[in-house]
Amino acid sequence: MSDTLDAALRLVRAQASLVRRFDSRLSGLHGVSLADFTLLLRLGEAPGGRMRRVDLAEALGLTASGVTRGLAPLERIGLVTREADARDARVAYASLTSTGRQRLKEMRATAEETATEIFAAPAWSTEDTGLLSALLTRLGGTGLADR
Amino acid sequence: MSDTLDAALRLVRAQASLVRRFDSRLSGLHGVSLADFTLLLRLGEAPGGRMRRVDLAEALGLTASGVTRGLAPLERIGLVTREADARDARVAYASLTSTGRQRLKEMRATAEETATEIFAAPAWSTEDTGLLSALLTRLGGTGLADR
DNA sequence: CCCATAAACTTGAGCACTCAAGGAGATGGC
DNA sequence: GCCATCTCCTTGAGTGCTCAAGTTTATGGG
Repeated sequence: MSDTLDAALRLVRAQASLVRRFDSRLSGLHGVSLADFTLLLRLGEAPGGRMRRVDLAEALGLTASGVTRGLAPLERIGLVTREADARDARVAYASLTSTGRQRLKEMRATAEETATEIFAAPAWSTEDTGLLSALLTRLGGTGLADR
Repeated sequence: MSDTLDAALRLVRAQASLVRRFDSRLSGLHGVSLADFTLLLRLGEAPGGRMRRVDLAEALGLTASGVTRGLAPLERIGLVTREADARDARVAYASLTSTGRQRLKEMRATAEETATEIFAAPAWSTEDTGLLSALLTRLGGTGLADR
């Protein structure tokens, strides 16, 4: 098998393993999936903890449809609310509630803890994870334009 | 954000992008998904092109259920057949048909081509992809035991 | 030989995403 | 000011996986 195909398939496998570990920890402690967490995390980085659904989709590499469906349960459990735009009646903002902001902080702690365990010494040095990160960045994955 | 969490999230993003590119090429040219292809590829590596479903699941990092569901359409289109074991009536082998073997060869060519494009120079040197591969291997992803 | 336990597989329900279609509102050319 | 076109978002249908439960067959201890 070509080395590049091998690398690609390894990447797929590694991700599946990684997602399972995060999902297990996050859902056990906070009742959310990794996908939920990344959504909340992105929202947390936005000014005012608030974004248009379209921009959220773009930022997460999802379709608008995926965002609508992902947001629904988070609204239901009160971590996010829907807000209207005064100027444009088409847009529906997703906005972190104060509960959401608090819970996100806790989730973030367990996510960082999990990541630290996964990339634990002695197998992983700081340089290694930095290198991996840099290589992965080169692989893109910003936007949906990879089809 | 911690560097390790950052690396983990980048990995997830990179994989999503990668899967989309493979899916698009493979389904366009051969009517199969990347998941279908990896299943067939694994089967192709087995002696006789034939494996027990349980072992296939283990090798792919899926549940037995996932394998059952993944094989169904491949049997339907004649790439794989179901074979019984003479000794143990519980087991149902999945076996590549000769059509399957032929088609797999073609799929493999386009998969390698796609991988080559993704890891194309000048951004990617041979050392880079080897390094990435090595780092990903360290991340495991063999088996389902990561939960 | 019989039964308890275990292994291989399938199936129903659920989840998280996709695409395609559609509704509602904004915008620009005329 | 109107209408074609575009944007934002939601919804129905479909896909590909999961877990939990169930069926069938094998195995080993008494």
